[in-house]
Amino acid sequence: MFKRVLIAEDHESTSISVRKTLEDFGITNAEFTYYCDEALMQIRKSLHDDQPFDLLITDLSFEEDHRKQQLAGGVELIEAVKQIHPQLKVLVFSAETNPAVIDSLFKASQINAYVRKARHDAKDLRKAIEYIAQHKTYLSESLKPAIKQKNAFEFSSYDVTLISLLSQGTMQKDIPAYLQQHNIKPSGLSSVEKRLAIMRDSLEFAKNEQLVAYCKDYGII
Amino acid sequence: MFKRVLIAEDHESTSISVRKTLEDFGITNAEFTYYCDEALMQIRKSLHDDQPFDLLITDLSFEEDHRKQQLAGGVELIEAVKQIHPQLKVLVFSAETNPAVIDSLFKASQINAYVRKARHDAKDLRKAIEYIAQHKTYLSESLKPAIKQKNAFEFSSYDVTLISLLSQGTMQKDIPAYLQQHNIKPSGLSSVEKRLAIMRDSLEFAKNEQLVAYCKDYGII
DNA sequence: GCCATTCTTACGGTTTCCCGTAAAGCAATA
DNA sequence: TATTGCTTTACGGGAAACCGTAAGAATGGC
Repeated sequence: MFKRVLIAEDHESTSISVRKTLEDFGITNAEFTYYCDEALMQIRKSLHDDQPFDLLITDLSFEEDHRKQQLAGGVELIEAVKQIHPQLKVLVFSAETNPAVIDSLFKASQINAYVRKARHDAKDLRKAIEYIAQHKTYLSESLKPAIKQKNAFEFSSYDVTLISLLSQGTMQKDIPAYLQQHNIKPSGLSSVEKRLAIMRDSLEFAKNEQLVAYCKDYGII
Repeated sequence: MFKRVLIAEDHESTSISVRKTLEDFGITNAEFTYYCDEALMQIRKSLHDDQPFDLLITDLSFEEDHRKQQLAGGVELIEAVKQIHPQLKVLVFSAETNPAVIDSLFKASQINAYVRKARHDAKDLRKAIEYIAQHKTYLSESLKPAIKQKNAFEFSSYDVTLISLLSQGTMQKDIPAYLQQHNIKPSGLSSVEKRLAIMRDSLEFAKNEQLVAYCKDYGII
């Protein structure tokens, strides 16, 4: 089992509960922090002291407060940590459900487990820790079907730009000007219209308002 | 201090942490459930057994799963509970930040405390429990400025209906038919257009897409 | 009952958006 | 260079949304 565990989680109540779960594994010395930057510092220090952590449990979204942070959230934290301590096992404990985001965590960020904050998340967390200890990866059961569901439209950064502009009140006829100003191609009005039509079609939507609602729901914009 | 406490919270990890906080007050027999319907049942039973609860700690949003529920969420639970047990103190523990929603909880639903899930929520929760025990109300510090801010526009249920329809892909020209079918007045297309124009104007928006994005952000739809 | 006020609806003109088609641009290949 | 295939743009007709105005219905006070 793990010897040194670090918890990066801004919600005190959740942090407490994670520590309690670790205690069930006999891990009573888990360290914790409410800030990403501090988490990175502690990991840096642990390497320097030659007593490296062997498990990081982190949330994805950290709320801003008076303390200015370099790292915006869990994803950035994981990226930074992987640079200095690639062997460290990472378990993400978050409410995020967007399959694209979770998929990228495993693929791009090379995390070892993802546990979704949900009804039986404490049991789930326990299971995930057991899996990681055996050098296996873990993904909450409830998400496995979602992650498979490849039919969800893959929004390119171009798509996200378009929908963001709409959600900010830019009129379609004014979008070409914006795109040219930002050197984004294609910039023709027809291309914009066509791209929006493709998005609507593939999601079987009738109106752009639906696209905006959908992207808000899934945190795409 | 409280003798019988019920926790309605669908996230196991959060529920565990709330129980731990209660233990700090010497409350070791707190009951808990992951479902709204079950919470109502337990309160009903406690009245029947003449051993009523004196504190309910509840979340607002409960995720759906295989178990079909009558009560959609915390608000509905509180409404139902107040019917059968008006003296029961209610503490809401949620991540919701929309001032309009929280305001209505205190005013319409007559709750006694609102604790926001955030960085120091465990301490916050402790403070709230102390306040309620002294028959005072409590609101997380971080929300007090927000709640004052009488946010820009008061969305009526009519407004919410319109924006929901748009976000679901209903075309404006088809909205009058829907409104008539559901006996919602006014139902004229002009009234719909006018109402949308008023919303856009008062929020200084140019497009309906912005309304949808705004309402999604603030959990209005 | 009558009038005044407000709310609701109907209607037309204008703008914006939608969508199909065709032309223009561009890159790779022979 | 010419050909081919793909992407991007231009254009135009038609649908939807927007907006002002005015007629009609409902409400409340006198």
